[in-house]
Parts: sequence; C-alpha cells; structure tokens
Amino acid sequence: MNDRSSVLLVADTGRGNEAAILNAALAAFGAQGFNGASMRDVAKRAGTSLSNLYNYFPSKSHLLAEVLRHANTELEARVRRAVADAGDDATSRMREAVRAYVGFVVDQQLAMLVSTAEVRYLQGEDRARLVADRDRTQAIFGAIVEQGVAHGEFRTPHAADAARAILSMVNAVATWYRPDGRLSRGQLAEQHARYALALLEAPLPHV
Amino acid sequence: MNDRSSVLLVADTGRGNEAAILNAALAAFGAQGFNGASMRDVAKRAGTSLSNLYNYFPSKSHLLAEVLRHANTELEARVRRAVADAGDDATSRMREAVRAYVGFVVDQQLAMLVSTAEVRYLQGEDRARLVADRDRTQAIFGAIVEQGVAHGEFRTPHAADAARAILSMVNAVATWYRPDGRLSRGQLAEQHARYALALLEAPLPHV
DNA sequence: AACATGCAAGAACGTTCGTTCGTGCCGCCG
DNA sequence: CGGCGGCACGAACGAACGTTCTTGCATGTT
Repeated sequence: MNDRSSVLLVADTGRGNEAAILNAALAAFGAQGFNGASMRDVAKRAGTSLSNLYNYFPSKSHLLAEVLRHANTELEARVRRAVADAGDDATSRMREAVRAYVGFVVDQQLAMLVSTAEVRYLQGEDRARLVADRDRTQAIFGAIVEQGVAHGEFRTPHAADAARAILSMVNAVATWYRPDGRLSRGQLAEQHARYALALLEAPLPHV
Repeated sequence: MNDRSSVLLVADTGRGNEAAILNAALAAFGAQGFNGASMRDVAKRAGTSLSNLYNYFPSKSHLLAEVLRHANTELEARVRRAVADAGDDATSRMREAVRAYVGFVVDQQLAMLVSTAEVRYLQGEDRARLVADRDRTQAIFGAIVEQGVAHGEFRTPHAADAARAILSMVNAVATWYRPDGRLSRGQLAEQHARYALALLEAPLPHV
C-alpha cells in the first residue's frame, strides 16, 4: 500500500485543533473557492465552532495564507530533494524535478488547485511571501534549464520562458487528474518528464 | 495601429446596455473573482443601476455564463479559421492553431483568465454548455495531433495527452503576460508554437 | 388616444457574511 | 491553593449580499 492521495496536507502541529482546521480550510476553499466558502463551512468541516477558528487564526485571509504556506513548503522540499538525489547532468535533473513535481500534484491535488487559484485573494506580505515561495520553486527549474542550455543538452532557442511553460503544463495536471484514470501516478510523472525534455529539445530515444 | 488588447470582448448587441453590462461583468469578475465581485460592482462599472441588470440577465450566474459564452465562441472561431487557412500538413496546422490561440490569449487576456478560473461556479446546463465549448476547441488540437502522429510528423509516444499539455501551456500565458513585456504578441505566439511542436517531437531546425 | 413593451431607477427584503464579545472549562506553574 | 494562558462555545453585531418590488418614462403599434 502506498496510497499517497489520502494523506492530509497538514499533520499534527502540536496545537489543539490547528491541523484539523487547516485541512478543513483546504477542503472548503477547494470545494467552493476562497470567497465561496464561509468560515462556518470551515468550522463545520473541522468539527469545531465558528468562533474557535479565531483562537487559531486572526482572519480568513490568514487562514488561507497558512494553508498555502504548508503546501508550498512541502512542494519545494520535494522538488529540491529530487534534484539533489539526481545525477549531475541537466537531463537527469530535469526529469527528476518534473517527476517529483507531478508526484506532488497527484498526492496533493486539492492543495495545488487552491494554491494556484486562490493566491490572488491575498494581499500585502502574505501574498508577497507566497509569491516568493512559488518563484523559488520555479527558479529550481530555471536553473536546470540554464545548465542544460549551457552544456548543449537542451537546444531550445527559447530558454528564457521554457521553465514557465513546463510548470504551467504540470500545474494544470491538478485540474484534470483522476485517481482512476488511464495512467498511474508513476506513468503520469514519467510522461510529463518526457514532455518537458522534448519541449527543451533535448535528444530523446524514438522507440 | 493594431492595438488588439484594448478591444472590448463584446461589441454592441443591439439591446440597450447589454454589451456594456457584459464587458463590465468581465472586468468585475476578472478583478475580484465571481464570488468576490458583487452585482453592485458590475452595475457601477457599467454605469447603470443595480436593479437594471435584472432587466437583461435573470441572475448573476447567467450573467457569468453569458460572458464566458462570448469568450468561448470567439476563441473557437479564431482557432478554426486559422487551421482552415493553414497548409494541409499537421505541423503547419498545429503552428497556426497555437499562434491563433496565443493571439487570443493576448488580445483577450482577462476573458481567458475568467474563462478558466470561474467556470467552476456555474452549474447545470450553463456549465455543461461551456465545458462542451471548451472541449470542442480542445478537440481541434487533438485532431491535429492525431493527424501528425498518423503521418509520422509527430513522434511523441504520448499522443493522447499532448493536446491537453499544449493547451495548459498556452492557457497559462494569460496568467503572466504583460503588454510591456520582453516579447511582442507575434514573438510570443511563434515561440509557443515551437514549444508545442517540440513537445510533439516534430522535426525542427536547430539554428 | 390608448396600450403594450423595453429600459431605467430607488427602496426594500431576507439571508449570509466575517468578526467580536462574554463566558467557562481545563491543565500547568507559582 | 490560586492564578493564568490555551482552548472551547453560543450569541450577537453591523455590513454586504442577490434578488424583488414598484414606479416612471420613453417608443412604436393599434
């Protein structure tokens, strides 16, 4: 058994019902959107009272920010680990980075959906911090592209936007993936790794 | 002059303030999201009264549906026209389809953002009709991929999901494109056409 | 002249929203 | 033992929401 899709985004935080509230908020925002879900919905899903939410988070916005922070942190850690464990050439590193990213999208599909769709409802430093998180993860891919182009592994003439194109593609997996679909988690990851390397115009074996 | 980006999505419909209301709704939903924008916001942007909106549309949902219908119709028409005017080979057809699609994303950036982000707040037949619109446009790309694979132009081993990957990539352009950015409208379109053909593992000239 | 129709506006209704307040319980530290 | 901070709850507040109601004014048709 390795049913990663049923793992909650936030494990126990050592603070009463905090983890339950965060996971409930993720579910509520994912199902109805940030503005469509109410704090009463979140409380109901978490099995606690409306007013108790404010013992943990000062506002609805901060609650969303905290959910997204957990998602971004875990995503970045997974990608960074995968790249560190990969070989030294850009092709291997890109393949492992994409595989890890797609793996996270599959494991935490709802978190990825909320992360991309609801960030816009945050403002000020909460927003800035999350955008910085996202940019840091994107920069990992950007660096691999640069390395591959410098070493001649990637022959795309449009290196500057390639990382963004690849990440757009894998982010969108969250919008259509279904656990009972045609492809397994691993196949999906491997397939998107090939899409990415092909987009970069890296040499690939054809059958 | 060819400033396509300032063209309103909906031209005069021959029914009083209908076009103004639709364009105002697009602006409001784009800026605040469907649930974040109020009918009062829409009325203010359209320069009319709150209650008058209901002389044109029976509900907020129907208003959103009508906005999205205009966007989808125009997008599909542009892509279909581009493919019809292209050569017979899959490579030319895919290039022109992507160029037309990216062109629309640039020209009607807000409409594309709202179209992908807010469709989820519709239900019933409004939702079904818009999903069918989107699927029809996606099917154009799917057919080109099939043709290219059948004729040996595209050598990707993962043809079934390639169209979706390409469309994810070009849809995301709406999330980051800025008119004063590094690339012109035409360069952006051409670049993404190459990304698409590379992803499909079509033969490409390397410098 | 009488009437229907389409478009416009202001006021109001009932509901839901995010947030606050007051209170109480429980475990820990002095 | 006493106090204090963390966690829990129900009730309430003021604001904002989508929608409806009523009225009024044009225009074009009978």
